[in-house]
Amino acid sequence: MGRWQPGARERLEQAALDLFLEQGFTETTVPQITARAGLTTRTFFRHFADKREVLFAGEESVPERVARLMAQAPPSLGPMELITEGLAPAAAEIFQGRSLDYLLRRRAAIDAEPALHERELRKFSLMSAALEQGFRDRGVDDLTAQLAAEIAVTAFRIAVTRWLNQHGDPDLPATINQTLAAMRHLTNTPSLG
Amino acid sequence: MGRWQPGARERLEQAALDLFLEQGFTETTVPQITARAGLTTRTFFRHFADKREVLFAGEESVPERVARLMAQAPPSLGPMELITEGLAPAAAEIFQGRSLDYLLRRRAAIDAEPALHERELRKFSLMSAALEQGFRDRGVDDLTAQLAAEIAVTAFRIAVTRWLNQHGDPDLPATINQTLAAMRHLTNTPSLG
DNA sequence: TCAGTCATGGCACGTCGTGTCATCACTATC
DNA sequence: GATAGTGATGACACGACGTGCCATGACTGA
Repeated sequence: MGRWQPGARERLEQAALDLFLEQGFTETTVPQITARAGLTTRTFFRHFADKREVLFAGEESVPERVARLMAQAPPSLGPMELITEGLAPAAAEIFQGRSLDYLLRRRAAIDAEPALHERELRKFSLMSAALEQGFRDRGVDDLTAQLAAEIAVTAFRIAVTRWLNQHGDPDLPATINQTLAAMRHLTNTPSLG
Repeated sequence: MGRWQPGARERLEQAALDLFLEQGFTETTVPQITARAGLTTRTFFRHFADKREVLFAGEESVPERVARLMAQAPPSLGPMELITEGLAPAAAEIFQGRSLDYLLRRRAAIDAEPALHERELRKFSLMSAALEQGFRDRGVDDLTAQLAAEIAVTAFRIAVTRWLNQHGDPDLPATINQTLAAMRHLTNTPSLG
């Protein structure tokens, strides 16, 4: 495990987020982060592929967890049923271990920097690809699989945004279900307006 | 207009796309691009904010065109009606002036490079933001506006992908309408599966 | 005690992107 | 036709990013 001072990775994440919020992402240099964490620049890039990744550590496993959850679901469920019944509980476990305060601070940093926003979009794109493959593995045709995956991720993304805007007040599963209900209402009402 | 040799911007775009396809985005340096275009490195960054932008020039105007089109639509149309009736014709004019061959080559370059894929996602995010604001300006509530905007962009994005995969065979408006129909079918069928 | 392993430090280097100033072609005005 | 202005380009220096390579030092196991 950790030799020297343990928790180097966590110290880097903490220092980076603090500095991003204090002076901005662009204005923060990697040497500044490593100095605050008591390490060197070379070590930073051994833990994170680039400066942005320090805010996205640990999220590489999400796609494979998505695939596992979908494989465990009853095969009788259609894609839309799977979304409406499985999305909320599955989403809840994604943020386990991260405090609401951390999530809010992290989101403030991301919102302030287009480069980080792009990385966030890539995360959702990877989630969508995993969902799409999961649907195909359940026998769903290509177009429907892609549509269902994109719809699920869109609902998830909007719900997380709303949930954080409300400081976590209605919990995430409830917010997701509200969002899905609003989406159903929007697409099912022949002439909304 | 253009002094010296006119069309510097176009020469840079052409040289960059060729080189990206020949040897990859990362392996292509800016001096290589400018050498082929007969210019210098400094000039490249006067035309494009960074190395990726050379493939996304001219798309900054899309959001404002979206806003203009939405403002011109009959106020009686609800958000979902506006999407199903207005998305296909509006989308057709976005690619005007670009040959199908160019679009296919450009997409091959983007698909091969995650950094370019991220930039592509940002483009759609900006389109969605413009649509969302347009819906709000028409009196739609925040959540519905966001949902409608994301759904429209998702349908547009999937349709464009399918359209290019089929080398433009059914034209883009037809592909969009097919995609929207599939989405309606997916979300409106109570138990699909 | 000794060898192996692994995170870290240190250094050099290529590329990206920017700030700054000089240059040169074209244009307008007198 | 001479002259000043405008705008795109060239040239140079520089800081930051990210990587390759090798050295070091602490911990583990025999």
